[in-house]
Amino acid sequence: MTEQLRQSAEDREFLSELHAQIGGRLAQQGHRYTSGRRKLVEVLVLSGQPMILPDIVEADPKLAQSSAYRNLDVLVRCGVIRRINVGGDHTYFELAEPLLGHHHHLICLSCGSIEDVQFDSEIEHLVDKSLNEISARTGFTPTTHSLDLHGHCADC
Amino acid sequence: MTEQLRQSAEDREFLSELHAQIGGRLAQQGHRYTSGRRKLVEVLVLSGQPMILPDIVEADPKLAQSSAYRNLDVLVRCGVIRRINVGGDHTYFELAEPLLGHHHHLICLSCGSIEDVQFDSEIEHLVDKSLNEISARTGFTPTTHSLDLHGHCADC
DNA sequence: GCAGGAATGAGACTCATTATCAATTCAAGG
DNA sequence: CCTTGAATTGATAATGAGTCTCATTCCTGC
Repeated sequence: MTEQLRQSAEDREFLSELHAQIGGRLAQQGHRYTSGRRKLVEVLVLSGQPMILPDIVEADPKLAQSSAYRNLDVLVRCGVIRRINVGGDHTYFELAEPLLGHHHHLICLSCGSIEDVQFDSEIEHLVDKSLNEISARTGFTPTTHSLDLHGHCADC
Repeated sequence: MTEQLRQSAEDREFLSELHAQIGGRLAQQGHRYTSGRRKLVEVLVLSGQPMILPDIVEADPKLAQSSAYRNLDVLVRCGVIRRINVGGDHTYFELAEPLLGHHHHLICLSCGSIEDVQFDSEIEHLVDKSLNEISARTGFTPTTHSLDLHGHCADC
């Protein structure tokens, strides 16, 4: 069995677990996990980075724009997908943290691309600790934090 | 001299220094520091927190919407004002970091308000250090970072 | 003062996103 | 394997934040 095939089998397993998990979440809220919604998830998984809507429908032209927007919204409300606002014309979408893990973004000011990065857990822990101090001090109750880098990617 | 008056005198001095600094920046790029632009800056200073455009023009109804948007853009391009995107309908504006100092945001998911907070310098230093490591590892050249808390403010 | 570029403001315009609605699909019973 | 009601779809219309246009006004240097 080649590395290529092994990888592909793992991917398939990952995808089907993901679909099962998402299907459950949707069912919980009285929604169906239709093929259009499944496609949205798959496009985002395959891309591996946040995407804007025009790129999503280009990646799978069977997706109708209005349905894509509507379904992204459903998936966002069910906690499956997350919106990212970086101030271009379009909103970015990616899998939500419960599915993709906690991570941060490298946002390129030249080409507008967004890449995911993980910080090591030591840093993440320190950040969490100081954020808790801030919360205690201000009465603010945090649910999550965002820590993004703005600059120029390796290609720009 | 009452505390009130002293405070007010300090504020006046702060404002006039700020105006001088901003005027210089604008002149450098061949722009004038007109009364409309001055008003925008003053509204933001007085507010003390990021504002969206409807609130800005409400705070000083002499400001025309189109001119306000245009001038905010000029001020952003000159590094005087910063845009903040948190994914409501509107973009938020605040004084840029060189004028306001490096800080972060408490973003309320209920009422949409944004409040500024400073982290202590130890944390800030740790964050910087880890961000530099990330940059070295990925080839990304950062110009700045944003670290914001999303949650619910003391009032909500 | 005056000439020429910069700035203004009212309104038209763009375009990402959302709402509408008739047609279609689906799941659960019977 | 029919039916029925609710969920979903997709084409299209509508919304609205932000931008552009352009005639007019304001500055600033000469």
